[in-house]
This record gives sequence, structure tokens and C-alpha cells, in this order.
Amino acid sequence: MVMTGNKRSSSVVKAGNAQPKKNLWKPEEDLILRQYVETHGEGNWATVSKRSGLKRGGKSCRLRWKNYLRPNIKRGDMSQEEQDLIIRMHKLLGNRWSLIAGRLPGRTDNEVKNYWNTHLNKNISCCPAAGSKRKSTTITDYSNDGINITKKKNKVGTGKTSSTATTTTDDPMITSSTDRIPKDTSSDHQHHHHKEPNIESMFTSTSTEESWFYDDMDFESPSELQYYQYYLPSFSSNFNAAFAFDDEPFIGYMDSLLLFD
DNA sequence: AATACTTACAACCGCCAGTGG
DNA sequence: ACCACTGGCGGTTGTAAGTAT
Repeated sequence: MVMTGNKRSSSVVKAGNAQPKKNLWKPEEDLILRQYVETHGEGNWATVSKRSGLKRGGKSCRLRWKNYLRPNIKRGDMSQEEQDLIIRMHKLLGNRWSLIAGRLPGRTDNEVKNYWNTHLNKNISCCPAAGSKRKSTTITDYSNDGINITKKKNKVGTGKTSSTATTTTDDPMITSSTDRIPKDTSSDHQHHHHKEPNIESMFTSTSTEESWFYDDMDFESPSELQYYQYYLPSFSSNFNAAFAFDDEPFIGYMDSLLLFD
């Protein structure tokens, strides 16, 4: 991001203007909230406003802390690596911003969401920010969205999208991700309320020296792929890609999703 | 310089699930 | 079983600041 810091922080409310419709946080409020949390810890947000004297609701306090005041919040430019990761994760998870943000240390779901909506979404589409007046960040060309699930070693899958793939020749980034992850299904919210795979262990697994490909995703382990399978049931079934594995334990996890040649 | 338009993002909103009484 | 409360999520909105005309 070209912008450094919070461009709004220095002018929270225009002097002399009527009360803004949005109640922007003032530095004094930030200070109060920060001090309160540092003293009492996070949680019980409903009581924060009462005990701290802030004229804010619990949700507002929680959001402010989580998205802005929390330590280790990384602000400012998104690195190329972060952009790539967001794009790749979004391609698989859709608008699961909290999940995506979880893979970006210091980034919040709100920031990732905003960044996607303002930078990546438009730039990745076939029609890059026509007439954009702002300095645009350099975005990798992700126009090639042909689904391609293969394995680096012992390739079994066809590596081509089947005829029944839900993706089309149109750039899937243009469509709402919620189209790919239906919100009304029983799986909604299950991603964070049901028992979930251990995300960290999945992404740090070294159980195999092989790499796993899904499209342009290069999985470090079957567990990482399992992670995506869990959070995106349509991950393989919708795309109907043919792939198989020769790691028995993984097959146990994935057998219902596998298509063997 | 003034104005209109665009962009970026903080904050809000509504919904849902979990939890405890 | 029911209800109220709380926390978390994704979607949307409002507006300061940047840019073009």
C-alpha cells in the first residue's frame, strides 16, 4: 500500500462540522481502550464501555481493539508475498477473511477484506482499474485460472479441469466468492464453530517431502490440502478434478473426495 | 483555485452459533 | 427447551483524502 499510516487519523472529525454519521474513534478513546485492555485484558467487551467510561458499545470496542489497537498489528503496504497469499487463499477459500488473515501475521480480517475489495479484486479482474486515478500496486497476473490439480511427483491426475468444473472461462475472481461457497448451506459458519483441523499443524506439516499442486497452489503437505478441503467442500468436488495420492494416511482423510484413474 | 469524481479504509450492521442461567 | 447475552464473521456504508478537469 502506498499510503503510509492512517490517512484519517489526523483528521478524525472535521472541525466545525456536524456530528459525523460514523462515530470515528478519537485518539483519546484509543488511549482509554488501550489502557483498559492492558490492565484488564481482552474479553467482556460489554463491560468495557461501562468500566472504562467509553461511550462505546462492546462490539465497537472489540472491533477497535482487534483491528487497530492490538499489539503486533501490521499496517501499511502489503508485500508482494502477502498479496500473493491473499489471492491464492481467496481463490480457495472465498471470502473467508478471518481465515485468510490468519495466515497473514499482523493483518486483520478487516484489512484483508478491504485490501481485496479495493486493490486485488479489481486488479485481478480482466479489466484492470480502468481510469484509476490512484497509484496502483503492482499485481501479479493471475488471469490463468485453469484448475489444475497435480502432484509434482508421481503425477496421477489429469491436471486439467474436467468438463463438469464449475469454473468457467470467465475469471472467477469477478464473481462473488460466495457463489462458490454458498452461505445458506448448513456448512455456513461451520468453518469456525465445528471441530476444525489444526490449521497451524497443517501448514507446518513436514510429513512429506513432496509438494502438492492445486492450480497454482503449491501445497507443502497433504495436510495443507486437507485444510482447504475442509474449509472448501467444493474444493475438489465442484471442480471435479481427478487426483490421487499414494500416502495412505492422507487417503484415509480424503477418500470420499478422491477420484482415481 | 474550485469543483467533481474516485479511492481507501475505518466503522457499522445484521446475522449466526455458543454458552450459561 | 427456552431465552438472553456475547463474540465472531462477512457485507456494507460513510467519509477523508487524493486526483482529474
